[in-house]
Parts: sequence; structure tokens; C-alpha cells
Amino acid sequence: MRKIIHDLSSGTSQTVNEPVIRTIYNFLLNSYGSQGWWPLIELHESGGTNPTKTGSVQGYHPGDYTYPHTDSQQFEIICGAMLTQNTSWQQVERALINLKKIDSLSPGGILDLGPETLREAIRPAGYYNQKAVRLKTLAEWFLELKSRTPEREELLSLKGVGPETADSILLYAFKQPSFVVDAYTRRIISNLGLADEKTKYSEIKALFEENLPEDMIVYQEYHALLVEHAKRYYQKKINYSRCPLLKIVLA
DNA sequence: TGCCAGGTCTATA
DNA sequence: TATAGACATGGC
Repeated sequence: MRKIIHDLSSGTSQTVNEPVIRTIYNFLLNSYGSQGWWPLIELHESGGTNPTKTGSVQGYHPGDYTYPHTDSQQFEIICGAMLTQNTSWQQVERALINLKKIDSLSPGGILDLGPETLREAIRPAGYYNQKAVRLKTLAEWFLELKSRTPEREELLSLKGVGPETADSILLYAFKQPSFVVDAYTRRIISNLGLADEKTKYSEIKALFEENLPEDMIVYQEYHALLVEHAKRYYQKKINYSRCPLLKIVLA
């Protein structure tokens, strides 16, 4: 296993925002450590003559940036990226575990499932009618991909794949340096005064990419760290003024 | 009971 | 180009 912590405390400044973007990263990394995204599911078989599969979360792999190891894990990340749209990860895990329990968390498995069975399996993740159709689309696309790395535009052309999902797939399933901007990211940088509610996705993405080394590992960690930080300080019922980053950015 | 969660698409102006 | 409404479950 490769254990790397990418610290950005050194390096030369190039833009006004670069020190801020890097300072935030270093603070988050020092605070929470390596996050080990993207979480992967693993099923454990119970013993006996009639083994049953129980879902559990293998979860995170801090400091190990070698994942995905297999096409199966790569496809699992792709499915998770789509299923997590506007839904909590806990619900996505349930859906993924349901699919694994029926040996269908694979492109062929998804395509072989009847529409009703697929809908029932992913029901916990919400929007199950839409997402069932979109999973089939992703499965067909993945089979035709044949281990090639897709272009971002190609992903965006798929039904149900918007900018965040495309970037998540590129960054975590294909290890491409494409920064992911999610609702948490937007909330944090808005509160820090680095953007506002109307700032476009592409502009926020550029803010990070232009002020960081083009490094897949840094992008993965940064996005995951922002999510972890947001879960602590940026839940909607929390006053964002408690965010410790404010003292750092405004200093 | 109502709000919220690791978005995206479509119709309309 | 911008915005509203639809899509849906489960935790708190």
C-alpha cells in the first residue's frame, strides 16, 4: 500500500487565491488526516450450509490512492457517484449493498435485472425511477468503454451525468485530476467569501484547479476533506460563523 | 411534521 | 442564459 500525505505547505505562489486555497487544504489535512475516498462496499458471507450475505461497509482507505483495483470497483464508484445525487451517502450504501447481495453490482448484472427489481434494489437512494434508467445507461456505456479513459464531455453527454457526477467519476474511478465541486464545497467557499451563490460550477472548479498542482491525489483529498469539514460546520441548521477556516482566511 | 442530504433534467421566459 | 419545478427515500 502506498502511504502518502500530500502536504502543500511549500511551493511558490502564483495568484492571489493560491495561498488561501493551499492554506485551507493544509488546515483540513492537519485537522482530519487522509480521508481515503472513494468508499467501497464489501459483503461478508456468513458460514454454515446456507451462507447468506450481509452487507457491510469496507469503507475508506486512508493514505492508499491505488484504488480502484478492479473493473468491478471502478464500476461501483461510477454507480455510487450517480446514486449519491441529492441523497445522503448512507442511503447510497444501502442501495449498493442491495445490488451486491443479488450479485448485480456489475454492468452485466445491472443490464440483466428487470426494471422493477432494479428499482426496488436502489429504492433507498431515492429518485429510484430516474436512477434505475440511468444506471442501465451507465452500465451499457461502461461495457462499451473497454478500459479506455473517457473524456469529460463524453461523460456529460450521458443521461443523468452532470458536472459533479462527471468529475467524481473522472477523479475517483479513473484517477484523472478533475476537481469535484459539490454542494458542500460551494457552501464553504461562499461562507469564506471566495465565491457567492451565483458563482458557476466551472468557476469554482477553476478556482481550485488554477491554484493547486494538477495532482489527482491532492484533488481527491481536498474534495473529501471539504465534505468532512462541511459535515461538522456546514449543516444547514448550523451557524456557519463557527467555521474555524474563517479565522485563517480572514487573517 | 417538516427539513435536509456528496444533482440533474426539462420546460419556460 | 437563467430559473422553477420535478424527481423520492429515510434520518433527525
